[in-house]
Amino acid sequence: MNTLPTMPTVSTNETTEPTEAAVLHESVIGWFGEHARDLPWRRPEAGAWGVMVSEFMLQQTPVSRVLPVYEQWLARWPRPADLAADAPGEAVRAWGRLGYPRRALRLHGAALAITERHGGDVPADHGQLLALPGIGEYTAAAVASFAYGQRHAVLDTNVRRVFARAVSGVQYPPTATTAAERRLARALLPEDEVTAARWAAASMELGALVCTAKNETCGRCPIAARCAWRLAGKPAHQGPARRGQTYAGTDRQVRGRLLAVLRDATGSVPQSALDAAWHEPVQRARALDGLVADGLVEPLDGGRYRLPQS
DNA sequence: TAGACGTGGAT
DNA sequence: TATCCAAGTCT
Repeated sequence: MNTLPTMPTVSTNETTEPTEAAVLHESVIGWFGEHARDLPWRRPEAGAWGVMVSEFMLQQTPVSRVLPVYEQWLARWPRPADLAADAPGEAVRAWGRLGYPRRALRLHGAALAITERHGGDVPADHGQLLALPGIGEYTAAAVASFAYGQRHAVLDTNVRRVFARAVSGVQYPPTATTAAERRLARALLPEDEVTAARWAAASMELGALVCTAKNETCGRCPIAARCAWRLAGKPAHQGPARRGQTYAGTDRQVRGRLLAVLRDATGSVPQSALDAAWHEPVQRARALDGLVADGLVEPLDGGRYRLPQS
């Protein structure tokens, strides 16, 4: 990440030529106007709470799977205080099979904090958002930008990939977000607040729909003509193929099995019900301990277990 | 700063 | 069938 696009701050002509960055903004935002998906959390009636709920659910999770859960969630808990008034276990249950159920717990915790500290309204301040459980750098910027129209660098995996290709000329961004990427994202942020918020949503959508991880469709890309990666002949990613970790047989799978038993039960379940969910006793016990430590499972007297009541 | 943390559809 | 991938956060 070193090749910033040329962005002359002063035009050499009498007539002001648009800067390279401005052309980028106009192209991507224009494309967004034509091709943006109509998603429920983008509608005005979603409000900041709707945006926030969607951001929690969309962490590492495809839109198609979030859609139905999102609708049910907002219908049941239309405001943060509604969720805060319910047991955390109900949030875990309603989370269903979205995955990473700790997100449900954190969303419940965030609703509690919003109710107690912010009068029931999702805070607009980036720092206050960041202080809520389950909200990191990305989500804080996303909520501030999408819900409140503020000017923030919203750097998710989609935007990172778009920048890696269009600006840096490589197929994929680094494994972990670097300082250089953050600098670039800030440098490319439109000055105007309204435009910046539009740019954030538009650049993300471009990565999600066109500049995808695999089978990218440059023919539909509004900035293909100036994409460094495409211009370089789309060289393949250099270096070791990161990632791996098969899922079958991991503690994660066991945790998922155990939690599924509890989600599907009405009240508490006996130890024997959990024992039936996984054959290997040592790993099963370790997974259960982890769930209890995480607050996802509540142990009761007599060897019974349930989703957390408080 | 790696690694843990779910799940299911696509290739 | 195996691997990759999907709007990250936390420790």
